[in-house]
Amino acid sequence: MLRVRFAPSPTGFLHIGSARTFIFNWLYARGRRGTVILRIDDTDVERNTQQSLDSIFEGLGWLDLGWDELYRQSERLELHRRAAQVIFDKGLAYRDFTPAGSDEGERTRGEGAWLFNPGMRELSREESDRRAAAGEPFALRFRVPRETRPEIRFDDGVYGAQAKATADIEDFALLRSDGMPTYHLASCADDADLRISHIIRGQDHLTNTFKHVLIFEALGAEPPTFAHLPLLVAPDGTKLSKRRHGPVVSVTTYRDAGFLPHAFVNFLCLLGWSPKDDREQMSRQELIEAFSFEGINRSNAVVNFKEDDPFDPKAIWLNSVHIRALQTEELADRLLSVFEQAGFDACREKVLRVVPLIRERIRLLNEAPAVADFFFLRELAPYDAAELIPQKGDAALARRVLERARAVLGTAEFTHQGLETVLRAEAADLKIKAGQMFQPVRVAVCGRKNAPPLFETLEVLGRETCLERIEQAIRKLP
RNA sequence: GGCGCUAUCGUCUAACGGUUAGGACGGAGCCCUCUCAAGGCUCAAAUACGGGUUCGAUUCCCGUUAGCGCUACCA
Repeated sequence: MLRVRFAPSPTGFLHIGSARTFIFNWLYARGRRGTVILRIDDTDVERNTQQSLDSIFEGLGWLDLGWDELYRQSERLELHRRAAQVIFDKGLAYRDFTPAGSDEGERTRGEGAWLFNPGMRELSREESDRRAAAGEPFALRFRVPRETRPEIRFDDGVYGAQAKATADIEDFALLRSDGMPTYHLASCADDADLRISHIIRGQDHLTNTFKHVLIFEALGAEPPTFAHLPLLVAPDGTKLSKRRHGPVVSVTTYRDAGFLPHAFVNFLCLLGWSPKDDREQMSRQELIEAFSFEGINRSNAVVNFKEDDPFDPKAIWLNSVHIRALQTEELADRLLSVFEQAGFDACREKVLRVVPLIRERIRLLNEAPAVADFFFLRELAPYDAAELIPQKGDAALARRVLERARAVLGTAEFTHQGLETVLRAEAADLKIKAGQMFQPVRVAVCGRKNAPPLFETLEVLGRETCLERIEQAIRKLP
């Protein structure tokens, strides 16, 4: 039974690195009929916030992946304390009465003294019990078996065989002096209890894993399979953080900028993992089928953003590819709400007709209002009359072109074919290039030079609007 | 400082001893074309450094350098 978990701690918004970890867990499980568990690691009561929790669910919901089981560590404290008790009863942990936050001067003295607090490790059970009974606060520390075992090993799904000398592993805390479990204990106790079979997480936990193996063993549980992921870093090589890098590390920033969740997931997958066959654009199903630990890299991946350009160019490109691949109906549905937010009077009917004209002209959903405004606005945004003047022409030519267009559009069949035929005929008649004929009309009707192809645009706009705007344009001319 | 991990174009990556070191994004140019896109084609661009092993190293080993991570009663 394959079971994976994603265990964010609610101390900030959902980070894109965390999102990628979740995605890889999800992909691994979905491709192998496994179970995805979401566990909120909220044992650090000082730093947890409801706002952060909301942000995590918001981000996860947007990714559109889902999970099968949900737990909160704060509701499982009894389990953690029982686990601590089990380890203590086996003599594999000891009470450390050193006051929290103290300098622990003695620990810094001598070779390897940082590994543990000598006085406390050797405290007799009787004295330890007596001081505990007297109400003296203590932290519970794991007694790393340096005398009996030279090293701890495990096989990582990504990094291969790993070993670390017990002489280099410190006596880490299991319980804080307030009785709360530490991350190491809570995490392992839960992983064991929830029967997690594969732990897929960031590489920042690679060296912690030796401690975790020790805890699993102390609990009498078989350690799961571990697979560590290379980290996502900023262009300067440092790890992504809100303080240094701002909102670019937050998942909701991408949502708000108009990324498609499937494109965003696709992009994140390509950071630190490769299908190894040059595919870039991949559907969710393709990702599920292609994902395996073998494709995961071991070096950190840079998210290539800049201050003036907050998104990785490849993410934007991938988004445009996904936009173009979307069914017209689905893209229309998504853009409908974008247009509504922009204050446009848009209906699905109209958006459905506009989508084919703008789909390959937007990279982000949010670019649509700026590209398609003239389809929805009653009144065109003000533009410079000089724009109406065609290449190698003057205002007089613009006027002639527009007057001809006005005349001809009054009766022309409003279809691509019909419009093209009459407008080209007029250009020939005026002995000017087609482009010189089309540009004044385009600007008159769209309010700018750069716009979708003319005939389709006129068709969608309709005869009435076109004539009205051409009329206005003629009046603008000197 | 100690321990661990990593190192291919600017960026994401492919090549698991033998390739003109491949693809993509971004950049430059050309083509297509009613503008803008999209699309097609072309170009520039990389094996961190030094030693080995080998007939032959991007690939294996060692060292150097650099980066990252852990070294909390944070997670």
